[in-house]
Amino acid sequence: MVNIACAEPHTSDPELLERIRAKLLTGPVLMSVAEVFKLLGDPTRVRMLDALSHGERCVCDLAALVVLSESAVSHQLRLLRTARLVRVRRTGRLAFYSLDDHHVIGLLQDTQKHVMEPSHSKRAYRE
Amino acid sequence: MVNIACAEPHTSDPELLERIRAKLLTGPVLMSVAEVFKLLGDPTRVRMLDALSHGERCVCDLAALVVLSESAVSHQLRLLRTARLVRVRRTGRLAFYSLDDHHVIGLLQDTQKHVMEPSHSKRAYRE
DNA sequence: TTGACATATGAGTAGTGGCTCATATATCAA
DNA sequence: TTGATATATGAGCCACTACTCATATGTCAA
Repeated sequence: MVNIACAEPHTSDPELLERIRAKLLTGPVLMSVAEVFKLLGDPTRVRMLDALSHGERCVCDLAALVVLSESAVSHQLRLLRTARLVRVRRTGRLAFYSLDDHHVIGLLQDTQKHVMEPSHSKRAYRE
Repeated sequence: MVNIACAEPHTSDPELLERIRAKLLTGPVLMSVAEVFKLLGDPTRVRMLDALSHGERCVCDLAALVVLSESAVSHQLRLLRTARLVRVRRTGRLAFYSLDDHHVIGLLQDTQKHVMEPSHSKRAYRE
């Protein structure tokens, strides 16, 4: 057990660090930002949101689209609903889900473009 | 155990679903997109990347900025390095990390703006 | 060389996450 | 009402994750 040094940062100006720290994301905003990204950080949910970008779908069709059980889809929809990324419209026994936050589609498209850039081809996304 | 219905989607035109499915993200691109978001889906890493957006930092200073042990920071840096979101420059016993993928800062800023919009104030980010 | 330091990393652990299964609720048709 | 259907959800399971602790590696100063 070592590593007790560096308590006093030495490499840079402590005041510079203090100025930077003052600018960093903190509190609820930080948590919300991370929360949105966490929801986008799962292939199943990415596929669900991707599917919903083509229009509203009932749970049944959505499950067929992403090839997953309706139960699993329903569980994920609850998370997305709680975070207000999707919304429900109920008619009879059907529940039609649609995007409630179209901003996330922008994020998905941006990142998709970025990930498909040639500079990324050396990267991890091999089969 | 029920829910064996819906195998044949009935609500919509099956051909429509097929056409949509053909457009959905799949395979390595899907996985890479989710991977990037997963890395952004943690408050600690968001803070680290946020800090690095102000310039390169050694592990020691970075740990001081995000108020975390150097070991924890080093572990997280390895993940970010593997995904090529950050890069290292070593001089002597110091390791200076900097952003390797400035695109993620755009994502962070976009999402931060979005999360701070009034339409979001009814949302989850309470203390 | 020796010891202090900066960083990296394996092992271990507590907590989380995404699924399945079973079941509950609600709607519709007969 | 009864049974079939569409969705929602709690419980439980396994995999994963973010940390701590201990240790390893490499650098610098004395």
